[in-house]
Amino acid sequence: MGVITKKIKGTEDVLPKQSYRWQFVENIMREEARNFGFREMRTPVFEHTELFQRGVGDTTDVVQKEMYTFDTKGGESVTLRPEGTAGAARAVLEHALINDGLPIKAYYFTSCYRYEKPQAGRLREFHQFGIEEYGTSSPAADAEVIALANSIFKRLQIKDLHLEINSIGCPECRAKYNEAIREYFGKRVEELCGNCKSRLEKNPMRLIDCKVPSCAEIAKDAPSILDYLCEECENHFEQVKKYLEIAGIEYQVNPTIVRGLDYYTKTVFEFVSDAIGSQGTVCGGGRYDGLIEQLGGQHLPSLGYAMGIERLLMVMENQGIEIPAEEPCALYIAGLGEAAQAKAFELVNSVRSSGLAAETDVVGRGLRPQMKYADKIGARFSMVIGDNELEQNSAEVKNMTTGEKTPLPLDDSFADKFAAVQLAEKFGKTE
RNA sequence: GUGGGAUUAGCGUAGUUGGUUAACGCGCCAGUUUGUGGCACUGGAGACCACCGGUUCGAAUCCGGUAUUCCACCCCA
Repeated sequence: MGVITKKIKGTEDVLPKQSYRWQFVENIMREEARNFGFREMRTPVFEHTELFQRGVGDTTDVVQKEMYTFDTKGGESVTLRPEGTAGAARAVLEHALINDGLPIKAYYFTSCYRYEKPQAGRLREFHQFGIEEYGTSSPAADAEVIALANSIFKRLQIKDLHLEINSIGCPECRAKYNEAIREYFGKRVEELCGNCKSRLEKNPMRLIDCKVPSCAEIAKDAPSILDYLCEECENHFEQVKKYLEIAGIEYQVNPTIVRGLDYYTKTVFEFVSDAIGSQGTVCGGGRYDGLIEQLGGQHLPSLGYAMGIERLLMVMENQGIEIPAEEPCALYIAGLGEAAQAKAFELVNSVRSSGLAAETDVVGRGLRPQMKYADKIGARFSMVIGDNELEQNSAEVKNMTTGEKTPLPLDDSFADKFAAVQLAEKFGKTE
């Protein structure tokens, strides 16, 4: 197969027979978001490259080596969004949404792009559902946002997800903590893996969750961020935990959770599943009090998270969670001969206008293949029209599961009368 | 970016010391029934055996490279 019929590495097609799975989870996310007072926001797939450099952070892996960046014909550098928060924050600033009142509560569905090496649960184009809440520093907001994720997972019936939370403090606490880490590991540099040696400089907090056994051994007794939180941060974290308890949400404090994007402060959290391999984080986020300021706005404490839709679907698939199938076709009309086909076409359209799904042949097939098709698409009812029916101006609708037949007139009342027949069937009317 | 496994019709597979038209199941299209689906039977379409190159009289089969995919590291949703 040549390149033109081959999808790009790390991308996926969602085919007609599986799109209902996406729609199912998306609908639940929309409903729950609405219940929590969030409204949808849509922003462009690409933004000025500087937005991500500033927002996500120049030193992060995502910005340094994973962005799809290119120059436009006009000579400006644009980037396909690698995540959703920066664009949302930009829109909040650009449209001065702060004037609509606080907090600003928005959700989004986005496709995101990262040039990574694909593996289970990691794609180059992937989809996120995300939540953004701007203009609140209250711990209640942290808990609210987590509660929303929690109720989505509940409604999706996902099992064995655990919530891990941590606080990485404000920039002041973090600076002190990084210092402590450097000092602790600095004494044993020679024993660290190559990766950790460079982490010592670039991203000291990463040292504490290295999986190389020798490093993990050293990290075991390393100082914990939780001992370096300032009073305000510590108090905030305590309150978040309290609110989670009020909401009845179980969590584990995991001091090794470190977010890879620069904008995070204080609360960070992940919902993790062990059903889909090593990329088990199905939802990750936290607070980013400095982000809006970082982008040139005023101080506007904020928070949010993103869930990976592909990963969620994988978890559901692996856990055998059933997703309700789409409503099948209500009526298939088979036509025999040109005049009958035309009539079938007309009737099918009137049924559709009445709000029910109906189909007829558009391929030019014989009767038997048409009936097979009706069966294959799971049509609830079928009907055959030929010269006889046209003459009598009446035809029999057949219930495809019971075989029961009901005569209906082929006039203007057809759609209404058919609707009555299918309603009676749907609600189990016996007589 | 680093490592390991895989790659034969739309899907799932067979092809085990290299040898004529690459096999099977499901699916698809149609016929058996010239006006009725599911079952059954019959037939049909569909594969340059991932790609490129090498060894050989001869390669799906052996060797090398590339691509894609899966898994792990890294990182993250």
